[in-house]
Amino acid sequence: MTSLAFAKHNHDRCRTDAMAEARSICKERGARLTPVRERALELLWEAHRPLGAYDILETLATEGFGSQPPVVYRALDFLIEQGFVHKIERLNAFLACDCPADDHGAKFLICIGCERVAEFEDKAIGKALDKIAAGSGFAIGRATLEVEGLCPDCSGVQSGSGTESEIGD
Amino acid sequence: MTSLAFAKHNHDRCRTDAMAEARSICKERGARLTPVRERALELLWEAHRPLGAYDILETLATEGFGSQPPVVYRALDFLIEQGFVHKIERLNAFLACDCPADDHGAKFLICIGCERVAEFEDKAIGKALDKIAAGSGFAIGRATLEVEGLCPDCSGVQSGSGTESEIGD
DNA sequence: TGGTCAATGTAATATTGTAACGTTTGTATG
DNA sequence: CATACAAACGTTACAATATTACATTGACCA
Repeated sequence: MTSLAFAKHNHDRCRTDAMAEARSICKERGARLTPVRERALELLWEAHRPLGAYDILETLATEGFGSQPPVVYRALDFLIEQGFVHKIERLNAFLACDCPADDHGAKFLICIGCERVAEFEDKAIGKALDKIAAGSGFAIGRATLEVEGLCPDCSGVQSGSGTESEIGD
Repeated sequence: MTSLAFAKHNHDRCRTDAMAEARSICKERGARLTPVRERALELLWEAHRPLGAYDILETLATEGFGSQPPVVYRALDFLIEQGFVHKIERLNAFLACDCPADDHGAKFLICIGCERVAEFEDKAIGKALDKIAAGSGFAIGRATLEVEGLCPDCSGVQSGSGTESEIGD
């Protein structure tokens, strides 16, 4: 399942679908998707790219929600806990998740050309981690993989066309 | 799989070895391991665990170096660029690298029990990323993998069996 | 000897994130 | 309904992390 997000698609549709899914999941779980939380998630879907906490806060504040940092951080905590949003540590930013239904680690391709970010899934990496856990006695919780590079659209433009993966050897 | 850092070992030895290696690599490359840079790296090796930038700065300042944030951030930028240090995004902290000689992505096991961090290597993950690059047209640059969990010592301990076979550096 | 460029030092400020505490709201229960 | 309780919310204040801008120093070399 390779990086959908670098392909063209219908934002409007994926946003409304995602919001519906979030509501439905919350109902199932008995989790409360309150107005601030819902709006914060929606903002992330509208942007469809990573947003900083303070970006989200700014909009929330103009819409009648609280204007102080804890407002947005608490909403994000909830959304992350529910799996609707991931934090991209490298960017100090937050991105709505494509597939909140399955519990998964966050894996991203981050384009340093256009600053778009695509979430991806990869079974081989999951297996490799399981193997590490088994071999070392380390009990794995949450894992995040953040890969910086150039997306297909940008890798032609920039000079460095090399495809050396540094994470290997 | 080599998660050395969770095993007992001789800090003094790995620190002096690492410093010698750094000096030698810089000489080769014509890079200038100036006093601040060298001392910052040494502090990371003395700690042998992730340190915040301001932790390092505090010590540097007491030792006669500059006392303002850019002092430490510039030193860290250099050390990271040379591959001597990795940033652990999740912790906003910096850790000296075991094996600066080979250009590699940063992969960590982060114990949320004792807060120790081990860098590790894994070929399968590198291969998986190369595959993704090939399949998606994404040109991979730097990648970081940060795995949170519990180290053998903290995970409740059923480690009587032979998982502790590793000898430290 | 003077030019120049990297490295350093400092002040000021920006950005990101938390702690603490009181108020409101939803909900279950007598 | 009354009321007790916990979750969620809002705000103030502050902590932690990082950057911009600019002046100074020092090494190198034409």
